[in-house]
Amino acid sequence: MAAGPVGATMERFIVGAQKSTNQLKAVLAKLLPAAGGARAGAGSSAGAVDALLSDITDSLSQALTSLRLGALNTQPPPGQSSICGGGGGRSAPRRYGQRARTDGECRMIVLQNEVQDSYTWRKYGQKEILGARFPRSYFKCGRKPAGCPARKHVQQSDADPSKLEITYLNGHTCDDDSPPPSSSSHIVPDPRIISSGTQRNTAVLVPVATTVPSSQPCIGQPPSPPLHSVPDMMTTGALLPTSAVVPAALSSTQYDPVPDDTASTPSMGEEEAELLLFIPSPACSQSELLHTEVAKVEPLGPPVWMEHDDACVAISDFMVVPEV
DNA sequence: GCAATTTGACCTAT
DNA sequence: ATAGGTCAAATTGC
Repeated sequence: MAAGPVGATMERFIVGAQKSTNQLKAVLAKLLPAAGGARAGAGSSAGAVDALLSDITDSLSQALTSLRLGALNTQPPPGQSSICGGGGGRSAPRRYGQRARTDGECRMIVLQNEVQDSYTWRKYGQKEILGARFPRSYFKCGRKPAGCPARKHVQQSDADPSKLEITYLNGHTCDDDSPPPSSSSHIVPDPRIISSGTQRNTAVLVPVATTVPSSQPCIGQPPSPPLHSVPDMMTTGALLPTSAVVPAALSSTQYDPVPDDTASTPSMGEEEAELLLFIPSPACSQSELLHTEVAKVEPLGPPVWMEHDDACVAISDFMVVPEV
């Protein structure tokens, strides 16, 4: 789940800090009711508390995201060795070892997505891309029998390291007789397909908010000016229609954000459009994120539509009530 | 021994 | 010539 034992330890600390912050927030919400909402007055003490808590939770969330995304970058900075170890390589210095395995020593940060996809992926390459801060990883379908032409390229976004840009190439031929099992108990569906071609789909994975492609009309209403930004939300999450993505640390061979490649263009079917997704705000701890399917949510109001990265984003405040 | 990953080398397109 | 994409040897965990 993290880049090595040290990363796992750091992650636990961060998650613990997030939980403590949430608890503090709950306590303060009782003492200072106005602090419990993002609409608190900017100049009030409650507003200041609100802002500080948001900063803390936001920073913790980003730290956690960065820590986990660090596992994706096995390429060490010049002069440094990789946390994940050297791995393979024909003529590389003989520092092989500590490969990423399912025991969580070195894993990619990708998506919690088990809705429609049971594909497995095998990494076959990594390349430094000109002008990009992060290397691009190359994966091919790992299903057996081999021969499935499906591939994907994973690139961590320069602009926002918390995002992964995944390009899908070719459709799966391995699932003709074994459609991916659906998992109704999981909330997170496929990543958004921002652009598409005959053979290439690019999904930009947005961990905090759910985006609807700009080419798609916002459901129910046109985009409205943001009433509040995502980081300012004092709620614990958002309910969103249509597809969304949530980051989670999964084994590179277990995760899979790949949509059904049989459709090169994303379809907004009725079933898909009715999906309500839980996208935790930075105030949410990772443990909450990973178990949202068993948590109860209490909506606090109608969704708010806003634009984000040329996409229409719906934000709806609600409180998460952990299931006992 | 098999499976999975890493990464330098090689191939191809521009 | 250069950059992106893929191959495959090398290595380790299970």
